Parts: sequence; structure tokens; C-alpha cells
Amino acid sequence: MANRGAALDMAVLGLLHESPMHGYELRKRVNALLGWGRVLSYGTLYPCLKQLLRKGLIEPDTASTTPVEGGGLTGRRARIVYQLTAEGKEHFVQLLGHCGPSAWDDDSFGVHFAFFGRTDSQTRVRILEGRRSRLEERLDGVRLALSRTRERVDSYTLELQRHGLESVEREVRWLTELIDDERSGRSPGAPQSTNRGRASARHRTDPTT
Amino acid sequence: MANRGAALDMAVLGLLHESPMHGYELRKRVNALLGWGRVLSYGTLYPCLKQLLRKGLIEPDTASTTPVEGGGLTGRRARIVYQLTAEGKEHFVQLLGHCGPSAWDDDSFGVHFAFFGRTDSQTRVRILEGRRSRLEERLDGVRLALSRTRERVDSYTLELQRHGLESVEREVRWLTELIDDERSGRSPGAPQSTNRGRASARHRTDPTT
DNA sequence: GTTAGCATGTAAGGAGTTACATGATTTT
DNA sequence: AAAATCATGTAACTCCTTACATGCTAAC
Repeated sequence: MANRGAALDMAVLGLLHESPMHGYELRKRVNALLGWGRVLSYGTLYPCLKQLLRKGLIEPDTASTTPVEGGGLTGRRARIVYQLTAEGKEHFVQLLGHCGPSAWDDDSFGVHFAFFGRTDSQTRVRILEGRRSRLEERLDGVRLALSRTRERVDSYTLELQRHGLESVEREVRWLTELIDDERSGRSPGAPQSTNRGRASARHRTDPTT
Repeated sequence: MANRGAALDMAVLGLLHESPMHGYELRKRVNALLGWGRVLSYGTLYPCLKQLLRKGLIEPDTASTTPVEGGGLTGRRARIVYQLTAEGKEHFVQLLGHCGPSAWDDDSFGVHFAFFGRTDSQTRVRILEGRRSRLEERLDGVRLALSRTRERVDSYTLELQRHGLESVEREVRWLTELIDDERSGRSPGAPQSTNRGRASARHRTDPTT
């Protein structure tokens, strides 16, 4: 019970690990972090924070949290700035190390990847490979279905399946490149704020955009 | 109330429109139709069928449904073959015609696309264009977030965002090609079972696979 | 002075999953 | 005789969204 989307927990913990934040800010950062198409709603975020608080993984930062009384200087209404507790940090590090099947899930993988900068290369490779074989299973399933239905299906259905297949194949190639980079030490490595070597150059899109 | 995943309803209706089927078969076909990554479970499908039955959109095909008594000949256990009612067919045609915002959603779009063979070119173009602008909005959001955070973020987060961006951009280009094909009459058109012209040739992947 | 953005929450409900319950038939 | 596949369903639970409730501050 109470798994509250392991991916969301991890995203929140990871962002608070970087710097303390209040809920409103956190929501924007989570939405930016994972280009999840869908956006995180307050109805999900606040209950999540409440639960993390109850578990003792986060706590209000009393220094930064604006008290409603005395205000004047701040110019903002009361808000609760959260920070990680010691257990919270510990828990996040543990989540980071988990490289089992649960980390290959669509959402979970995205969050793990976003925090790769805090992991060691070995864990990264394990997650990358796990994710890849997960996608390859998917591929096999779709290819099988495609070969069985082929000819019995109209061109649009076929085109849809073909497009889906191509997307997943592309993702597999992406993972393979990342794994190769990782193994040969060409990986982005440390969480530097300089933008030299933002992942291998061959991934780049039009830089003038 | 009771929207029961408009996308699922439509997929079921559409498949039953092609030929009557029982639940077990239907599940496999739905899973093949939409390379949804996730698979449809019985816990979703059967309640859905129940509801469509209650709404009078589908009915058991008494001729094909195996009665448990008297069996002998069939060699299979009792199963319920469903077919569309007149209202069901009507409803499906209506769903097919809906080209408003709800049809641009990830799932909904996939189902609409899969049944494009039953629609007119005008509807197809409207759905394709709606879907494209939906994705372009998404793109704008991500680009904005990217430009605001750039430099403050480590290379892995950046790479994740870049990859997400590229995927969506690729999808936009795919839609643009389809729209062009549609406008110039180069579209796959009718739901033929011959495989001549399975969408424009330039979409093809390695045919030897 | 009203709209837009900041900020925190709750309640109701939708959509789907897992796990269970049941049992026949076919293959190994 | 066991295991896999066919076949239908229900119950409990999870995750998340929408819509609501509340109120402050900044900009137009």
C-alpha cells in the first residue's frame, strides 16, 4: 500500500535534493523535467507532498517558509518551502540505486534518466540495458502481431503500426548509443553546469532553433 | 458520466463493425491495433462490453455464440460472440465523424487513425491537423521550459529533454507528410485488403525484416 | 477595479490494473 | 497427468484528473 507513483516520489525527492522549493514551483519543475505530454496537477502533487511529510522524508524549511504574520518585507503570501530530511536523502539515494525491472517503466525510466548525473556509470548502464530489452520485447510483440495480420488490414492501420514500430526502433537505437557512450567513457558524466559536451554531438538537432 | 474511455469504446465498436467476435479475441485485436505499449486487461474489456450491451450498441450473435448445453460439435466452451446493433453502427459512424479536440488526444487519435479507411478525406485532414497543432503546442511548452532552464541543468536532463523534443518534432513531420498526401490525393484511401500503396513508400523501413 | 498569476489544498469520480474465481480443451 | 491456452467474469485498489474552495498580490 501507498506507492503513490514511485516515479513521482522520486522526481519530487530528486528536485528537492537539488534545492528546497515550495509546491507551486515544484510542479513547474516536474512538468519541465519530464516532457510527459500530460502535466502534473495539484490534486496529485499536494497529496504526494503530504505523504512524504508523513513518512518523514521531507520537512518544511522554517527559515524560508513565509509566515503569514509579520509579512511586509516578503511581498508574497504564505508558502511552504520543503526540504529533504536526512532519511529523505538516504531514501533518494536508495531509489537511485534501484536498477531492477521497475526502473524500465516508461515514467520511472524518465525520472531515473533525469537524475543519472547522481549515479555511477554501472547503474546507468544497467538501467539503460534493462530499458532497451523492455522495448525490444515490445517490438517483438508488435512485429508478431503485424506479421499475423498483414494483408488482412487496411493501409491506415498498417501505417499506424509501422509508425509505432519505427518510433520504438528509434528509441532502441538511442539507448544503444547511450550505452556505447557510457561504456567508452564518452558519457556526459558529472552534473556540470557548463554545457560542454551535452551528450554526444551526433544527437544534436538544429542548433539555431 | 460513463465515458468509459471513449477510445476503448470506439476501438471495440470499430473492430466489431469489421466482424463479430467474442471478448477474448477482441482483446488480442485491440492490443494489436494500438501498439499501446500497455496491454488491455480483461478487467477493463469485460466491463466495457457489459456497458455497451446495456446501452444497446452491441448484442450477442445468437447464431455464433456457443451454447454450453448440447455442445459436442463445437469442441469449445461457451463463448459470447458480439455484433453491432443498428444503433451501434450508427454510433460508430458518429464517433468516426467527431473531429473535435477530443480526437487529438494520444489514445483517441490512434483509434481514429486506425479507422481512417472508413472516413472521408476531409475528416481525416481535420483530425490530422488538429493532432499536429496539439503536438505543436506541446513543443512550444517544452521549448520554453528548455530555454529557461538551459545552463542550470546537467547534461542528462538536457539530453532527456532534447530527445523528447526530437521525438515530437519527428511526429509533427510525419503528420505533415500525411496531410500533404491527403490533400494531393496520394492518400491510401479505401480500406482495400490488397497491399498496393501501403501509405507513401518513403515511410518504409527495411522490408527484409 | 478587474484580470492574471501566485499559492495551497479537498472531494468526487473516472479509467484502468492486479489478483482472484472458475472451468473447459488441447498439447506435451 | 501436467501445463498451456481458451474463455468469462468480479472485487479491491491505485493513480490521477477535474472541479471546487480560498485568498493574496501585481499589472493593466
